[in-house]
Amino acid sequence: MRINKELSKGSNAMLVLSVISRRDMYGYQIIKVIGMSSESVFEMNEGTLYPILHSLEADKCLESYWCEAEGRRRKYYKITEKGKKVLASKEKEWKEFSTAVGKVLGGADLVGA
Amino acid sequence: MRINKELSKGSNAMLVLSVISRRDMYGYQIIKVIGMSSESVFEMNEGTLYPILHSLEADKCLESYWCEAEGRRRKYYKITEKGKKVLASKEKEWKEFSTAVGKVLGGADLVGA
DNA sequence: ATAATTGCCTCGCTAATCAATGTATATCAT
DNA sequence: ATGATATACATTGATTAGCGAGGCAATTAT
Repeated sequence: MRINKELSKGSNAMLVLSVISRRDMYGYQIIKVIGMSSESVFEMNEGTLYPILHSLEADKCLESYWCEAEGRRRKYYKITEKGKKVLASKEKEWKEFSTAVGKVLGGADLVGA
Repeated sequence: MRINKELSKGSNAMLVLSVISRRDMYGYQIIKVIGMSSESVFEMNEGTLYPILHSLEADKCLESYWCEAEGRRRKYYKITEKGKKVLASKEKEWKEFSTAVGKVLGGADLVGA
């Protein structure tokens, strides 16, 4: 992470769901894609990603299947209908959150409060 | 919090520094001001705020002084020069972070990655 | 040969936050 | 008067996400 890890807490699962929602992906690839599309702001650790994938699968937001290609064993993840709903709700929450941060930083002057 | 608490991790200290940078404030007031200016998206717990204030003071980002008014004992916090620099850096980091989230969600299609 | 990359995984730790609790005073309703 | 609510400070124990470090195994580059 180029940025403070604490900031990204809570948003990682949303980012993972988001990239998988566009095409099935395997773990290692997810890290690369998130790294590239964020221009290296996010460099997710494997110790962060794999537990997220496992818990999203346990929650029925993702399904997995193994593929063998180029002599490599890869575990692909696919988003479920539930996963799409959860993603939409997380994206909505993210917008609400980032808008609220903007308001506080912007300093709507509520000194009379 | 109306939103997932995990999302706001890492941004609370920035929000606190930001509101204090505009005028000296005491703890209870900080919670109210952040709550109002975020339109209740943030409802910071006292158990969250006070440790933040104490650690920011220990880091010389804030200074405190007691005031007696309306029969109430209040501990006011004032931002220091160092605090202003830390705030500026946190705001920069926040912009970088939220921009990066937008890029990943937006889905710059890097499927070739 | 061996180092780097790909690809999966787990475990122990840290740090931020929360809920609950404690203390004390002031104000307002009953 | 009594109790409820709001103000105002603070601490503590539990939770949880993410991190760093490590392990295992195959392939590719040097």
